Amino acid sequence: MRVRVAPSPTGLFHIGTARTALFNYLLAKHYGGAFLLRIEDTDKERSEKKYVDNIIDGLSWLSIAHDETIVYQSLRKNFHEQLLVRLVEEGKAYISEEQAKDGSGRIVFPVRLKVTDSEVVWNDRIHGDIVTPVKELGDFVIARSIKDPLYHFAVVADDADMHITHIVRGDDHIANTARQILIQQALGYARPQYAHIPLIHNSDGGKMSKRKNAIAVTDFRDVVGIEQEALINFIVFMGWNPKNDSQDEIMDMNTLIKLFSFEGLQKAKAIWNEKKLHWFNREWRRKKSIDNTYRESICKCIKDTLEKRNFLIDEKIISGICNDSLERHHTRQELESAINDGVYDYLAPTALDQYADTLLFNKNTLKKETTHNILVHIQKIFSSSPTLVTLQNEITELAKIHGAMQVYWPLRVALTGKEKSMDPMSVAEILPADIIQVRLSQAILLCK
RNA sequence: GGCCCUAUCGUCUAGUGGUUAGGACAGCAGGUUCUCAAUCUGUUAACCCGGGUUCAACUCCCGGUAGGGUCACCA
Repeated sequence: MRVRVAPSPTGLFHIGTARTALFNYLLAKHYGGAFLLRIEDTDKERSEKKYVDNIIDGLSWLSIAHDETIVYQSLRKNFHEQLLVRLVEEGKAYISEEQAKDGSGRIVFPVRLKVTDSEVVWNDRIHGDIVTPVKELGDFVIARSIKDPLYHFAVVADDADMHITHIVRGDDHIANTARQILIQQALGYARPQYAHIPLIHNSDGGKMSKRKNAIAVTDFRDVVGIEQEALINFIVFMGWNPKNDSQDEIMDMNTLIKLFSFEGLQKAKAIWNEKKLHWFNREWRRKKSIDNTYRESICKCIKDTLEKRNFLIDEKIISGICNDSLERHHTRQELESAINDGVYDYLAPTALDQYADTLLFNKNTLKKETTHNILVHIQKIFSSSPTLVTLQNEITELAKIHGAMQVYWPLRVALTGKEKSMDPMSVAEILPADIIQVRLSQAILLCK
């Protein structure tokens, strides 16, 4: 089996193209074939080098590795011209002389294919037999000139030349297939097996568009902060399923390669579901949290984001935020927003300039006087520079006597000044001892 | 408009003539917890419509309907 993906570099690497690439890659690896990459850059006007780079970047980030060398379609003009000439010589195509359609009135010489069939029938791996009437097509244009082939011609020529056996692409190409088969027959090439997979749509039911969605693969990485494993995992389940219940939905590439097959491919379109993507991402963030390299990258991100807010940087704080984020946030973007919104500001090793005084007692079970005594007690515990274990034991002891709510709530509010935060023991672990003392004193003052 | 493709909970899907129509995400309720988050448990929710075929249709056939795709000297 030899498959390929053939993006054209006219924009950033699209998530839909990535999905098609993934399916092809998985098929090739599952059935033991080759997965090739061909850049369709015949449109000189719209193709740009930076987009080629972006495609390669995205593919490698997703670890969808192509076999053999990349084929650039624009470099194959001579090959295409030879074929075109041959077709004309054989009388299967002809050079027609006509007025340009741009209204300029100039005379052009496009190459047209002679169409004699009335319909084309082929068997699609996913849709079964498809019959396309081909009469109205007429003798359609296959090249702007004998030197300048059009998409349909180049695709057929290159797929055959690259010995592609299975063409797996979006079902927006179903209508194109008939004319490509016609060209194929004229050229005398064998017909590959076709499989047209459904496209991804957004919640409006329309195509994924820049307007409503992030659609560039590299944006998921650079802007949203999605892990490549999560994107793969999410994308693969849109239009495919393992036909295997009681399976964990979290799957890595090797598992996917093992399970992937034509049989699980879907016929109907799939609609993009951001929440599920984010769920996959949180699962993968957790899964990767045991990996040191991954933790370091998160810590780096936390550090950079904190620096922008003139936050005093401390390794303990960074690692504390990292732990909290890995549990809490779905994406790196969520983490960054939290930091920027000041969610973690109470971890700065400075005194809290503002205290929500009512917060200390906002649970109606809390008594002002008891709270005062408890905080004084806690302060005493802290002043003996206890180890974390001792601290935990002493606080637990205190909680047994007075009730957890009467101890943990005031302690947490005293340390953070916030209604919502991470738990007080984690905060106590992160903050410097002298700051803890200052904050406890502040809180005790409010209990008077 | 012509041609083509598609149709199970809000979303991704399982299901191949007889099922209490199953799972996941989201939602809701409750447990746990010092708060939030997390976690656990429970739960709401679907076969597009109409005809056939059949003892029996979500499943097969036909016809609608709806959505999507495509009708370039773009790819």
